[in-house]
Amino acid sequence: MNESQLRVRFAPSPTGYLHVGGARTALFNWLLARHAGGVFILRIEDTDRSRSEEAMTAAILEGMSWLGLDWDEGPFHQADGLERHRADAFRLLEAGHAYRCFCTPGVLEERRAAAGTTPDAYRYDRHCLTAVPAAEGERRASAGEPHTIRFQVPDGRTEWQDAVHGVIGFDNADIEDFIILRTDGSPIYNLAVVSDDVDMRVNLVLRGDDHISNTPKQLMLYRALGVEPPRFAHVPLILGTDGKRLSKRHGATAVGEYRHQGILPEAMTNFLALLGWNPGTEEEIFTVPELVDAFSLERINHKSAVFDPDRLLWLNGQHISRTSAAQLADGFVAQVEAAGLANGQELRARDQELHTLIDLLKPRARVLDDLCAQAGPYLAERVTVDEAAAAKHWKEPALAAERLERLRERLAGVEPWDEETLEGVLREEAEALGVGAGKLIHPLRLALLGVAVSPGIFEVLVYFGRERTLLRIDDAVENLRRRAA
RNA sequence: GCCCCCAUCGUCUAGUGGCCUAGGACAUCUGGUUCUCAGCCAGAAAACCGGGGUUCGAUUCCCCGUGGGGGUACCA
Repeated sequence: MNESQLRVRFAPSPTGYLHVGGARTALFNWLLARHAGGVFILRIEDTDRSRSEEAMTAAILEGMSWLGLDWDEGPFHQADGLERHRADAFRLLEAGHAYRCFCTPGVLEERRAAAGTTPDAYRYDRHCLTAVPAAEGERRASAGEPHTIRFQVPDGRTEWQDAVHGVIGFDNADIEDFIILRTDGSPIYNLAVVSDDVDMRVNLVLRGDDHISNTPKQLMLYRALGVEPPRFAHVPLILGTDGKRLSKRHGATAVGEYRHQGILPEAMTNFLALLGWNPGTEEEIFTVPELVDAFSLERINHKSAVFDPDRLLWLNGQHISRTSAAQLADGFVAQVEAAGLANGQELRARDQELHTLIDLLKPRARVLDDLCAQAGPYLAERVTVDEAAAAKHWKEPALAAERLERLRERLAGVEPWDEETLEGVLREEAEALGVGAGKLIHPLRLALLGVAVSPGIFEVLVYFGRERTLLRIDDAVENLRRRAA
């Protein structure tokens, strides 16, 4: 066992989904662990049992798995450490670092109100520290009187060298004697975290900036417990486009939602990694292994970052175009099948054709759904003509039919059936007709796909192959004849 | 109120005293490629929050404002 080995953890509370902010914290921890050959621990913070739900943690694990963030130890449940948390609290009590407090919530509330300031300005007045000697506290406690245990904040100042911010310090006078054990005997977050991090030998705590003000409390706990504290690294929060803390009203905040929007996990990790961190080079597109290699604590920013969905979409498009058709095929087939556009079995059987289709659609896709959304005309047995497009490109049905028939004759015999040859033939034909190539291409596109927008027509011809091309032209000619009549 | 963190184009950011006429990317706009759309290529517009210091010289260091964010619970 190497004691200098990096041990980090991600400790979400079971909220029922993995928030993008949490996902980024998890990613940073994971990246650090993988980069350094360390250990990544997953722990669910469920000390507040009233809010805990086993089912809620499932969504978090699912989100992490989707992102590819695998953990080496855990998932542990903070609630399982209850006895240890309590034991630590009593150690502090016996050592004189904590005391029993018999002030009830009601009394506290009154004092808060009586203080005459805003409720937040109130600090616990240490009533029980002075009014209830330890011996009396023990007696009342064993008599069953309800009480909490408070940590006695020492005088002085608490500072630490934060790995991203540098030195951060608090005057202890600004921190009240906080409760570590509730009336029901359960531990408060700050105690449980310290107790667990000690137990799990975590030596670097990387978490959001919102935990900065918890750090001095935790540091004091470490010291009172006589344990060497870990290093701390606080990463800036993620904000919405309006500069406010990212929340539901900004749109999707759960990684699961992005998954369903057709975002690739690699794009998501790339995006999240670049939110608050940068490699110092001008590279923007990173695979996960590249991130593991390049990531470092030193290059994490101090400033909170705005979550920009446009940038995510762009990155996703980049990742889609870098992903092979073979890798995209499973997801694509599943979507297409779910949409009722084709039989997955048959599609897979002609995998060459399937891959060609995906490659055709890829450059036009920013999210995975774009692939399926465009696929209809290629997979359908018969062409459904978009009337708006017909109004434009089949304006004179008789003429269009005539031209398509001529073209059909040429295509029937052209050899080889490749883009270059096909383009040559079509352009010759247009010239012979004395019209621009577009006058042939647009009606042909309509014949093949029924829509006015598609990849380059010659790529489409190659995808369909001669037989299906001729069939579709025949159908179109028939359609046009009806329109002409 | 008090404490803490932060401050470069609309957004993500580079920049650690002179190389900055402040660089890249997203988004926006304009051209080009072309059979449409997307893409791609080229270009444009766009920023150092304000005031004091320190210094020969500040985007960069210090202080004060201002602004934003976080915290201030028997939540995590």
